[in-house]
Amino acid sequence: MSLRIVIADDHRLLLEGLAQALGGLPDIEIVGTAEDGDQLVELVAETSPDVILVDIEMPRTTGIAALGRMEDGPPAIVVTMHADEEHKARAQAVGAVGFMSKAAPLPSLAAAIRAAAAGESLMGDDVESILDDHREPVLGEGAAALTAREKELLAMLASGVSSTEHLADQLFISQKTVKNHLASIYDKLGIADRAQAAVEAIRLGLHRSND
Amino acid sequence: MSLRIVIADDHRLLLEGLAQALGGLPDIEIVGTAEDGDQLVELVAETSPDVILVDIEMPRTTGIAALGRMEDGPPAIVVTMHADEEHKARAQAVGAVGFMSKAAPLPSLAAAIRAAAAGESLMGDDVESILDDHREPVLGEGAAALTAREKELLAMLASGVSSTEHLADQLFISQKTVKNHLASIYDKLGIADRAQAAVEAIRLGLHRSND
DNA sequence: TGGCAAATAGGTCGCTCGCCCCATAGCCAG
DNA sequence: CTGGCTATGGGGCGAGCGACCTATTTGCCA
Repeated sequence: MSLRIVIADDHRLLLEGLAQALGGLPDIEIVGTAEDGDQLVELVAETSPDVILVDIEMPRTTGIAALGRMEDGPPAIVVTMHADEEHKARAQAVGAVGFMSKAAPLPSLAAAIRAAAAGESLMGDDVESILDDHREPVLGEGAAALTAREKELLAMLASGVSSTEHLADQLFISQKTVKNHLASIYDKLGIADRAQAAVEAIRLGLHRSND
Repeated sequence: MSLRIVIADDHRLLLEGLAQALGGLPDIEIVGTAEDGDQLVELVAETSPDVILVDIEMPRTTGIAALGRMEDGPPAIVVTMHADEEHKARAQAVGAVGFMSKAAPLPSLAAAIRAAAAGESLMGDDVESILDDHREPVLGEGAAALTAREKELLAMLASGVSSTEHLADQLFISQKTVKNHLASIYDKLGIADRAQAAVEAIRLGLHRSND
């Protein structure tokens, strides 16, 4: 279902922060993290992720060296502080499909992951347009089938509005329509009640300012 | 209720990753982020946070310079790649109460935030013991009053087990006892049903392997 | 233009849920 | 050793909820 990712970086605050932030996205799952190149090679062999994120500077084996050892491994995105042409060329030489500065915004990294998983290369000139094509999270399975109104309802559930009456009032529709939408949501997500719907809503990222 | 934090770092991946990860903790709330020292000074003036996290290297105004401009601002923790004595001394000189490497693990940063909010200094030698005193998240208000069994029930709700029958089966108690515990939870958290309880459970961090 | 999906709304039925009453056993502090 | 708190259980009541069926209007797409 969701994209299986491993991240390697020796700065644990970045490593754990990214893991948390990316793992929170509905279509991304962190299957492991590494703090040096050796751990990364081992982890990739164990977990066969869909995409790997790797820092260049790491103790013992660098990210570049680790990628060099995994010639036909999963697509790799190099994430580094040193976003210059020289480092980019070195990343490209060892087969990285993406190259991203640590100064980039998080949604761009998420888009890069989706693009890499889809087999696109981010080494060309039109990186921005490729990223733009992958900005939206790919909601899997039944979630994709949710209508806008249903997502709106889920978002309200996720924010703690649970009674039919309050939902109806805040959406300016009758209580019956609320129940109809809920029934449709239960069906599409394969769940049975509002409590499970709230859990799913949060898991799918149907929070504030949804679409 | 929860600790109000601002973070300043020009590496947006770290900035947004940390914001996400720390904001996900039940007792920490991110009220703003800045990408340089000037933004930080402005943001602190606007939001009066409880603790600020600041990087040293930032464009225009560095973290050190920004701290120098906020002599009696909130307690600040300097978070940097350069975890050496020289930088630590400079941080201390401008009034930082904490100094942490970007290679530190996330729970230590969270502990440092709690310690800083409690007025402790992390510049001495016994940093580890002070951090250990603040490892546990401070669950506010009614959440603290929850019993172990009630938290267990909430954790199950958060994982999508919502019916009285399933809850009773998995906890090896009667359905009546499940209802009694739920009623107690509703009372303590000021909520009314399982959907709201699930939302609260997730917000309070009552996920896997709870206590 | 004809059909399909979505959003709106109504009704009925039966089960569950939340709320009130209660009781017993264990445990710890005063 | 008595009072308070927790965990466990029971009964009953009424309201809310989820399941199933039907219907109208709108808008889009073939």
